[in-house]
Amino acid sequence: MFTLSEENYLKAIYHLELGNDGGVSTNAIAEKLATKASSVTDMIKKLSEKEVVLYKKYKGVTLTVLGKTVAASVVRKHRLWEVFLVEKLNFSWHEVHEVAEQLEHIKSAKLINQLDRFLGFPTHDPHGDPIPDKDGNLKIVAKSLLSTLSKNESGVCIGVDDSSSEFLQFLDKKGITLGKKITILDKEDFDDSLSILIGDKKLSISNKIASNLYIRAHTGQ
Amino acid sequence: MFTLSEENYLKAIYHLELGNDGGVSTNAIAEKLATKASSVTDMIKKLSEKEVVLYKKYKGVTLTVLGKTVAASVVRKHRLWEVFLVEKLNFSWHEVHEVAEQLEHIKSAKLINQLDRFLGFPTHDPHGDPIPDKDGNLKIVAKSLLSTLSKNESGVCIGVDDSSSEFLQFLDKKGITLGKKITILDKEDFDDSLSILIGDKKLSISNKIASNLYIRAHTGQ
DNA sequence: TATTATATTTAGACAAGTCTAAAAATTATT
DNA sequence: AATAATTTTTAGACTTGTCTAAATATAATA
Repeated sequence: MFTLSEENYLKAIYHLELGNDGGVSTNAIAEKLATKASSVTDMIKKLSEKEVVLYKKYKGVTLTVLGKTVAASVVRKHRLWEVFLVEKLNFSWHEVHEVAEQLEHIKSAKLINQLDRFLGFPTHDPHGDPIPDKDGNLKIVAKSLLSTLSKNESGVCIGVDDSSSEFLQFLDKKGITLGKKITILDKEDFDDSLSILIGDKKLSISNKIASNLYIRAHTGQ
Repeated sequence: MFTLSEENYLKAIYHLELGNDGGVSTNAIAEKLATKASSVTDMIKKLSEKEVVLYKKYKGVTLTVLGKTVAASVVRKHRLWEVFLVEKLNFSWHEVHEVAEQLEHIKSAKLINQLDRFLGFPTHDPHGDPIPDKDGNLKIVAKSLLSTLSKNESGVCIGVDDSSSEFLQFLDKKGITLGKKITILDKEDFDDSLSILIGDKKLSISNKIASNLYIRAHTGQ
């Protein structure tokens, strides 16, 4: 069994590994968890003893198969709870993270299996991130950043890269939600801003915004 | 804000106060929380500093108004989650306590208010215990132990005193559930066992069982 | 390669919550 | 009322997870 703190470290390493291949650095973990490098070293030793990470001094850290399973289960719980909050309790997508951070640590296999069923076995959370299955596997859907599409290309908005509350509330204000079709009407060379068509509305968005929106791309039309 | 441990102490004192009037003893708290008296003394000092309990050395402890509010909110969360688990996730009433012990510590006003609405503002948990409202008040329904009814009296089963998993599973086996009408057919002087009619079934139950079942009594019939 | 900069680890300290064992206060009993 | 039994508190220790500051290792640069 793992403590709340151990679970948070495993989750952080899990997310960092998805970005980097190879070992995750002490400092990267410290930054992600808003803690100090020395604390990370301490915890890594404990996790190494518990055989959920591989650790060589000064060489960074990697999850073992067991570690990956534990981390994926925490992520699974986090994302299922997020779906619950949005679908059943009328939370907005920018309100769910904080609460899910707490709920993800509740220990009960039956709870999470029944929750999964109750929600209709969802595959993605409210931000478009995939929900790991019981075995920790996740279906990766091919996706591109909106900023990589060319003029006249279009696709369906299926996720966000930055899921900060601020960004999500900005999207709400602009009427940009998951599932909507977006078409690039024009690209501005000067600042890489985009003119897009979303639903029946024309919008101008900065490159920063476009670099945080994922599109299931399908060329043409 | 209160820690998990502080919340558990407040809840324990809250429950103990409902039984006893007057101060709650250190040992009583220790027993309820399966901890040592010395630990209780330590924690009581902390709670006293935080002004949620009144404490005089060797004289036991009482909740302040603030303390009662905090405790009631934890109990409210516990019981709402129990309803959720039974009504929405198909848990049996004997399976919910453990999980609710964890869920009761999740901090989010919106979560609990929305959960309350989602469940249709229930007034009682799956064991028949009242759910405190937002202000910590609870509606006490007059109830009697089944063992206090006389021959030919009847009433509706509305709660259990002992809500241990073993007892609840025993009731399941016998088909005794909340909401069912029970009539005393006969009382045995020798061992105080009862012959009862529940639904259309005749059962013989021991006095121990009858002393753990609550009835909303209405004489006659 | 020598030196500087950065990253990581170690050593020692601290707070929260718990424990054991001993001391002190209260309550019960003769 | 004196003594015994029980309850409660204190003192000191331990674990978990964290921190700061110093030491060491690795990487970058001249």
